[in-house]
Amino acid sequence: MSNAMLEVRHLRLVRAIAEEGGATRAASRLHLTQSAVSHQLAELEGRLGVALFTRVRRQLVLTAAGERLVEAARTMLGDLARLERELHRAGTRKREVLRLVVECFTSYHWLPPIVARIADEHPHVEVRIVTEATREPVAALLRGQIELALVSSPVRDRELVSTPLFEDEWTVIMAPSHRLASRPHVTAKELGAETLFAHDAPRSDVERLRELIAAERATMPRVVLVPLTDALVELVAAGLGVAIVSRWAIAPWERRGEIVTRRFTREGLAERWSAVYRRDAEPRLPLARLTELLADATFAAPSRRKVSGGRR
DNA sequence: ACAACGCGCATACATCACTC
DNA sequence: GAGTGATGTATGCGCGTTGT
Repeated sequence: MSNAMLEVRHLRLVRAIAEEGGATRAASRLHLTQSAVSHQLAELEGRLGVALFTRVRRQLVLTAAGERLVEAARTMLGDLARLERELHRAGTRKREVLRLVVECFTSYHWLPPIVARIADEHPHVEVRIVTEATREPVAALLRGQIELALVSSPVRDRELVSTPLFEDEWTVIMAPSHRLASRPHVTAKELGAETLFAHDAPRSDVERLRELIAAERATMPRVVLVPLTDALVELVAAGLGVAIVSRWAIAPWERRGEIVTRRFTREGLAERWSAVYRRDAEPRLPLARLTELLADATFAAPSRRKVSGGRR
């Protein structure tokens, strides 16, 4: 079958006989019978045309050729074992997966470059975005469905650790030609006369807004729910209404001048984004590095700044 | 279907330790 | 020194697996 004279099994055989001091013990080490070992050895010596052992008394004693072969067998088998471990390690490490979710309905325009960087710097980690968990990132974390969540709402849970990423702003967006675009900020009263597009999400932006407007004793605008950020922004850009969203989520449209952002109320609505993971299952990926990349990616956009400090 | 292969079983043969 | 049992290697033969 094999036209090679010397095979790996022969290396193991000769080494085992030499180290065990006989064919019988070598056989038990190799999980063979003495007969099989003897056959194999005879066959090998026949193929090579040289005696590897001399049969002196009831013993198998290495010849010079045998010594040479055992020495080579040790280094080769050692190399093989090392290679196997290395390949196995590489094979299993490849399967390290970091499942990630972001608590907003953005088009994730900022994420691909970061994922590419991580893949480049940490080839053993595969970052996977789990969009299904967007609506309930904390629940998904606690259920072990994801390893990392990027959230803007505060997280208070004993089992979770939250690392601040950057400050953002909950901001009113509108078409550049919109009548409110000339104002430095938008008041609750002014908003009441508008059509407001909002995400169709359980973490209800609408509820938060309702509270804010009630506090100002203003009327609630007409709300139209939209499932996707892209659609929502396009509706706003077309001048059909306004929306209140996390500013970094709509950065590309703002940069292209398709929409403008205005502060809601004189003080504005600050929002802090954090990376959250389970206390008992910190992602194997260097989280600090991911945080750094995220902060850098968002830092480039206006009115956003890194949050200094570590975990809370 | 056939051939090659690797193995195990049974056994032959060799040597050693021990006893008488 | 002969006899005996334990221990070790060598080999003929047949079987199951595998590749063609």
